[in-house]
Amino acid sequence: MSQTRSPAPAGSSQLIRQLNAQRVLSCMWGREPSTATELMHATGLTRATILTLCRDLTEQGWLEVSENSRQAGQYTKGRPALRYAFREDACHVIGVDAGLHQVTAAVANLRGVEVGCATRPSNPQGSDAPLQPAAERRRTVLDTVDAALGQAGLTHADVACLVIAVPAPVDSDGRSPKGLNAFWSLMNPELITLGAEHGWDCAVDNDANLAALAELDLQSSGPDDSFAVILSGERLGAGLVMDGRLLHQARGGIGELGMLDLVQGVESANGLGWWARHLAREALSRTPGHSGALGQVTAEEVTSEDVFAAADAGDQLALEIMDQLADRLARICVVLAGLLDLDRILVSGAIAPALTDVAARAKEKLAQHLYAPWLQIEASTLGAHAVRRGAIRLAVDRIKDQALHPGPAA
Amino acid sequence: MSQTRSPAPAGSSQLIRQLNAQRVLSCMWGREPSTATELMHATGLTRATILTLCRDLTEQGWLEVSENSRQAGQYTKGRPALRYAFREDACHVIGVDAGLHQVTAAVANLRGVEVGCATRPSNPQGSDAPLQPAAERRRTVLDTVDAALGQAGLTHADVACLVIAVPAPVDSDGRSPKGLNAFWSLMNPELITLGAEHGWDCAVDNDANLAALAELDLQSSGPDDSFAVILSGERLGAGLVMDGRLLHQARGGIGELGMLDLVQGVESANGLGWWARHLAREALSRTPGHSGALGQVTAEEVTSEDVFAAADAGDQLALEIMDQLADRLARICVVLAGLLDLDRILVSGAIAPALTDVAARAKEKLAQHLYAPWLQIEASTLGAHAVRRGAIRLAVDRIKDQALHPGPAA
DNA sequence: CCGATTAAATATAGAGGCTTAATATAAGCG
DNA sequence: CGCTTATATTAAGCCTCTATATTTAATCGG
Repeated sequence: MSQTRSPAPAGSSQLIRQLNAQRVLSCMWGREPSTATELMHATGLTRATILTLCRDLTEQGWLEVSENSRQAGQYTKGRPALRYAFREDACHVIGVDAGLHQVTAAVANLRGVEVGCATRPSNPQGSDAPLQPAAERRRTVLDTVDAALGQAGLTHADVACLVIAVPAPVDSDGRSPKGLNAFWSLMNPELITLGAEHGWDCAVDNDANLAALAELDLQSSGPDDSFAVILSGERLGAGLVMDGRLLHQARGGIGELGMLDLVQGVESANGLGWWARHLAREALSRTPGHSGALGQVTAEEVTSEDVFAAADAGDQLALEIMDQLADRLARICVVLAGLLDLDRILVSGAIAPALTDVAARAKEKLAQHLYAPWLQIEASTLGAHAVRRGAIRLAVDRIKDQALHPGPAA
Repeated sequence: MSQTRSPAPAGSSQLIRQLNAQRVLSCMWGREPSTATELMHATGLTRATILTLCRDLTEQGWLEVSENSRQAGQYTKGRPALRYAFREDACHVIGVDAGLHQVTAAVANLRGVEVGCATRPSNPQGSDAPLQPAAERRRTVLDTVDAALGQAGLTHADVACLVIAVPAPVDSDGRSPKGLNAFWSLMNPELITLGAEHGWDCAVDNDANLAALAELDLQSSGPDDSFAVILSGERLGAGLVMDGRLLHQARGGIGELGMLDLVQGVESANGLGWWARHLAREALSRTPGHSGALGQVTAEEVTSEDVFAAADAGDQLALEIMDQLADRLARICVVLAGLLDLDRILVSGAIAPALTDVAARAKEKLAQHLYAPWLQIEASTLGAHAVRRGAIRLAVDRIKDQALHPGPAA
């Protein structure tokens, strides 16, 4: 009788080889070159094992021997050790921030360092102008990607993975809800299929989720911390990291903040940028002859940037608006941190740099509603780059996960 | 030079043995007896391997050979297969629901089946009476545990793990915040130390979290679903399961619902039982001569049970109150499901059986605030047992995790 | 009652992986 | 040039899994 066996052709002893190879590669990924002795301490494996693993990984294209064997070393006696270096250019990835008004694409190496970047306008700024049709938006994304590749001096064949961030919920297949909300479909017109054109691995995800991944990459605190990233431009979106893991659901609706309609003092999921403009317009039409810095613009033309600039200049009206923004933010933080017991909340997005004081003020106001002295509320230092950085991070992670199952592009 | 090695004494080849043993034990845990052939298909391992693993596990006390080798089998020809059975009585666990007013302890075998149960009153019902001091509450818990053991006919030595559920946030060390809230300290007066008295493994956790674990055990849907369990007696608490994993934080504050203060139409974290009583009292004092079923009790004496019974009897006043409860519940669900994109929300706790209609009504009202037709809102079938069942489940899980690292109590 | 059939358990051989320990190599140093 | 030092390589041994052959324990039919 034949012994039926599961489809695993690996003799189940090779599994441990895979496992150890993964451990070694993890130790070296994106790090400085290492000697076998260093890896022995890091992994607990023997020298003989480490060296064979490194040889294998070198053959597969993930590592290379760096010549400066002893220059970097701290010792001077004995036979110089081989130094294996992570090949950060074994292949490249592309991260795209496909925002409402502009698309930014960056090419990065496996360390996540950008080697090329390009931006193209997408939809016009006027809020009543029609949105780009699906085909046009797809072309915009591809054009931006090609421009970034050109700047990096790389070709399609050098790329292994493409990740696209969109301002819409995205399910686990990379699709956004259809019909329900035309905006979402137009933001993500089946972008997941773009990767197939060049044979790239491809993923699409929500912009706030990816911004959260980018913050996770910074390792500002321990690996177990939990935080939310609030992406706050015109609309609000949140990405949630719990215990160092990005929360994700099959439907992709996590972090949608429509429920803020029900929260007192917030009453909408409009972003802080939207509110800044809205409150300024309202205030300016109430007091037409405002003499401060904010009085330089008309109620119809005022933008959030005007408000932030006026607040910087000490304009009283603008400062009051900032205080109202802080109040809104504080209440949002109460909901998120109260329910999820977060360690910190980061405000991200293009307007983040202008919100440092608002975040600090929100932290003060928080105590009115919630006892959470440990909670940090801060403006992200990544600002407008957060989403794109997160896309790159996810792309690199995907390559890392795929490593050692097939070989790399080399 | 000596080859320094990590503290792993296992020759790194034994690791795969451990791994396979775990897989086999997982396949058998709490299940019907299996033959080697069945395990071969389940694990993908060879017969020879399976049999040696089963022998090992039998020696360690986790499995035993069941005699009915062929009776249960579907075949009648050939040599009869050995049948290995999971030893559900290799050791026992205790789950305790240490509620505000009463403490319930249950002894269960490794399948989670209760073999003994006992209940003791804890704090008096009057809301203004002083709470039990710490030492007294600790003694109550121990007494209840001993009573349950007695009923099961087991001794302290038969127990491997004790899990206690308390109505307070609990951090990863099993402690509740001190000082901040005297109630919490009195609910959880260092109960984590009780296990040490008999050398049992011990854990303390929040009651809503454990109720969520209990629901997870039921496997009502796939292993990847996400849901919240709302424990709703006097106060509200929630346990959150995302992607089949119970969310947990170092501080233990997850699922605290104090932030509902800010939600329109909810405005407090008081439970549905509290609101039923409160609304009834208010209504009865507004219309003193109410003629329906609810009119049988005075405004001062009315309880939530009275309201539920009157609603069942068709009392108009009670039905209006139920509708208000549904409205509150719907809004809570909007916040939880809107933010976390949940698949379902379960209302649990002792009053759950009375809330079937309220849950259904809440589901209808939900659509006013949130598009989520996939969301199920239901009353838990576990009702008053949910917390205790969850404690047992966690205890069994802990034993399962510890398995194969030390040997069992056998 | 005995042989044929069947399916499972056991025994044996082989391959792959890791560790250990011995051996070889590549420097620096006096 | 030989000694010292630290590393790389190699060979031996052990463990675990698979694969195949052999043995065992039952049913069934004559």
